[in-house]
Amino acid sequence: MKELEKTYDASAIEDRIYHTWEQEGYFGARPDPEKKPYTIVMPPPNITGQLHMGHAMDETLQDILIRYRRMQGYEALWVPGTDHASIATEAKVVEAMREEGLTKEMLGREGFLKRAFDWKDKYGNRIVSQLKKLGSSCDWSRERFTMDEGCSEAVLTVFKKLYDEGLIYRGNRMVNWCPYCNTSISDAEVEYESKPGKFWHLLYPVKETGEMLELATTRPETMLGDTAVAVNPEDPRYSHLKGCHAVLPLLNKEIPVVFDEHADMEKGTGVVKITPAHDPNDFEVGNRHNLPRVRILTYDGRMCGADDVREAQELLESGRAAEGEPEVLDCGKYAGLPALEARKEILKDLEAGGYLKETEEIQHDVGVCYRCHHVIEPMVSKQWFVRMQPLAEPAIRAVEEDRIRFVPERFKKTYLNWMNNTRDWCISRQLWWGHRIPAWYCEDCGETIVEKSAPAVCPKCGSTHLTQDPDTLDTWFSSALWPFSTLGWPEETEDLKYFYPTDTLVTGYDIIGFWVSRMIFSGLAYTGKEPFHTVYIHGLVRDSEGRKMSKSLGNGIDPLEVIDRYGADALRMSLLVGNAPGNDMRFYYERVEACRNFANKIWNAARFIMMNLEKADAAEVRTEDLAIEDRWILSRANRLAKEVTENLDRYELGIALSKVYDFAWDEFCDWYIEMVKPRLREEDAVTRNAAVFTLKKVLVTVLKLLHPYIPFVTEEIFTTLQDEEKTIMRSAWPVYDPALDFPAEEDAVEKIKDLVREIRAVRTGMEVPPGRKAQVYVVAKDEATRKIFLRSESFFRVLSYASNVTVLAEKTEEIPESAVSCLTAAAQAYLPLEELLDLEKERARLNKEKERLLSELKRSDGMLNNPRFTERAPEKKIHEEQEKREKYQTMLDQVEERLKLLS
RNA sequence: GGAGUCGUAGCUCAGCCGGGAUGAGCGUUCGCCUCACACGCGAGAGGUCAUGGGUUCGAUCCCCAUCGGCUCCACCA
Repeated sequence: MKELEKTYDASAIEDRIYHTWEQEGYFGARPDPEKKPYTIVMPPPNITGQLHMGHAMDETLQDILIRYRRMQGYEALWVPGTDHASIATEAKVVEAMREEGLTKEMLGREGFLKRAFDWKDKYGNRIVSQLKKLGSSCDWSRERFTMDEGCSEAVLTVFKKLYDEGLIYRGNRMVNWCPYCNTSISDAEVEYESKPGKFWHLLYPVKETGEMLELATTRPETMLGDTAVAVNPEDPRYSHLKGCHAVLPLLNKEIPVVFDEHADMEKGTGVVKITPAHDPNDFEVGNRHNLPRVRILTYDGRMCGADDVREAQELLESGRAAEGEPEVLDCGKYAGLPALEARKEILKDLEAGGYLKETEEIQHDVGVCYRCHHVIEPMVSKQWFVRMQPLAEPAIRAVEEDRIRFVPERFKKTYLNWMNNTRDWCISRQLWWGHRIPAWYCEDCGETIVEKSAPAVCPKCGSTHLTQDPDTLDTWFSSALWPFSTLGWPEETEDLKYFYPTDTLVTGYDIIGFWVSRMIFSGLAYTGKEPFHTVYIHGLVRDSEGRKMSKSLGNGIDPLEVIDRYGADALRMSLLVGNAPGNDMRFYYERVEACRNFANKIWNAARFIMMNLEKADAAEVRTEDLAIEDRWILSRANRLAKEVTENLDRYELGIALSKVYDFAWDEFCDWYIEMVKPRLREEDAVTRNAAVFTLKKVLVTVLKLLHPYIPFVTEEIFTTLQDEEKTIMRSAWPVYDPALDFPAEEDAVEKIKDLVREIRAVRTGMEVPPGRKAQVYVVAKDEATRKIFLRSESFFRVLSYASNVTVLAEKTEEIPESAVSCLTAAAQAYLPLEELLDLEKERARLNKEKERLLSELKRSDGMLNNPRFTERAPEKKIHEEQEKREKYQTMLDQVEERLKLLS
């Protein structure tokens, strides 16, 4: 038997244990018809990412669920992997290249991709090794990557399928364009920053009436692309303008006045310029009124010129232009200028022409790219879209009908809210890093061909001049397939049949819309099944001030540093205690410390038990040899196992943990171990055996219940303690055993604990030095109670600091009048400590107790005497209240009797 | 503008979907190095459960309103 160190040192054992687990293949899972599967797919961390607290929490929750089910005998599979994170990774790689003076264009597509893959190999491994430090028990042999062969095959299959079904289309839409990254980004990737800006009030003359229409804009350069001005149809100020036209300054072009809801009567003058090609709202207005779209900006943010017009013309002639292609305007003298510089020039010219009325300073929110923080230009551009409505419908029903359940339930609303408002999903990105869109265009006839691999000739005209679409797919497109692409889909693999649908998805509430919803509709659409039945949502980890941890604030805490200092167990545990599912949690080192202390407590309890193991043969003990306290703790542990299992099944991980925590520290260590200490020194082998047997059995139960949460310490203790089983992580989860249910003993020990606590409190109150032992007289009218105290004498004496214990039926002459009294409902104790007895103090204490009891009785009587309570409340509640009342009355009688004696 | 969420002990949070707030950790006070553990042991102090109504025999819990904090979505000419 190994000896344990006095203080638990996590850093000394964690790496070794993890290594053993991996080596022994304990994390692996294979289809096994004898067992039920339990599957979780890990939300793939970005390859560019470092492990942060959010991951730590996410991974810990999954590991707990997996370890729990594995011990329960499920074939538990946790599939790990990483995400290529298209825009984030591409941005980082580009940045690294820039330091070497290189650009994407210089390297070419192939050269760039090679660099990106190198990056992936380097940093993808970093996050994997960090996950291992946490103790994650994933099946690493199945590690996947969103751009690996299998996942890519899944992506191509889905793209083709959706295209063939008409659910993917290409069209001109308003997108958020980042001129710096040179790509469209999704709405979610736009951040808003409050910046000082200007509101320019422009004047447009009306051709028919000659009046001047005043309107305001923050982007005056877009006026070149205006194709209408709009007023609200309800607005009396402008009703006379029906059928009129405004004359666009500088261009001297007539544009119609349209009547549209979009114009807000309350805002400004109620007149809005409409630039369908460069504003999302104007785009909609343009659609409603059939306005032309005039594009004035190039995709890298400059004013269009003659070249751009020619290019657009060629595109149109090639037949490859999609529907709704905007016209391009040659901006003449402004052509080629960056938008901001053109703005200056245009303002100058407007002012010169008398079209600029005033300039107003304002503070407004500007959309910027979440990567590079450059201002976003809304642009009409040709993109690929997924038609959402037919896909969303079944996904909404699956959740409404509870085939997929959210934990906590309130996130169902978040999900439905998102799904019910979803618009068509723009899936193309002008990036190189990602899944390239499997569409080819025929140079000759303009045909679009979607195939999983490059077609040799155009099926329409036979031409070999085919070019592939240069764009790649939105990262979430591949993430959406993750639950089944990782299991082999579209192949009908054994894994897929056995492990899919998966069981639980664990993730943060921040990506319900981007990810969870897309997995759900994808699973339903492509596999015909819900990809999981439960979505367990957790909150964010914040700093101690409640702020989001972020790089820019510099308030992030590195989980690896915490692991180094306190151990992975302490970190894992601290991310769970005292937190309800779905709620954000603040990170405190104090909490980690408390968890570390708990691990140490368990460690020392085990150490104590091991020190006594040799004193007895604990192999098997007859039930009748078990002492009252043995039965009590076994019964408690037994019920604990039952409750914890129920809590875990309901995903109440925090509650389950706090139950084991309280049991282990309070009941097991502070009470049971203390109770049993005298017996370990007993001559009698039977009682020693029973004690050691119980100690070990309860310890093992506690270790097993704790293992999912704190895998390392529990494994180290378990393997040191057990000789037959090799690992706790594949040992059997404790199950409720009716033979270990001892309600009478539980009740009895509670009575003893009550009196012990009372004696201790009285002694402390009287300032009796801990070393001063005293004779204790226990008085109990009830014979059964007397028996309990007699049978428990060995530990009752020690716990109550007694030199000797005498159990009596009545308070007899034997007990000195001056003895200090300790009163509980079941029994009373008297401590003859003459020299210490302070009559005043004793009376004061008793009077305070009397008052408390009287108020309790008043409350109880108030309820019981209320006929509406006794008539309407459930039988059980009434009975409980009656029992309470009786208890208070008994105690009050004792207190009063005692007070009478003292007066 | 739409939705959600929180307001309980000095701090951070639990509170089993109506029944005494003996709630937890940290902090704090007093006493203890009691032969597993000072990362510990024993005993305390500390709360009008944000405010105002309502439903109910009974509300920290359900409903409505108000105040204050946070989040997501939409919008920001």
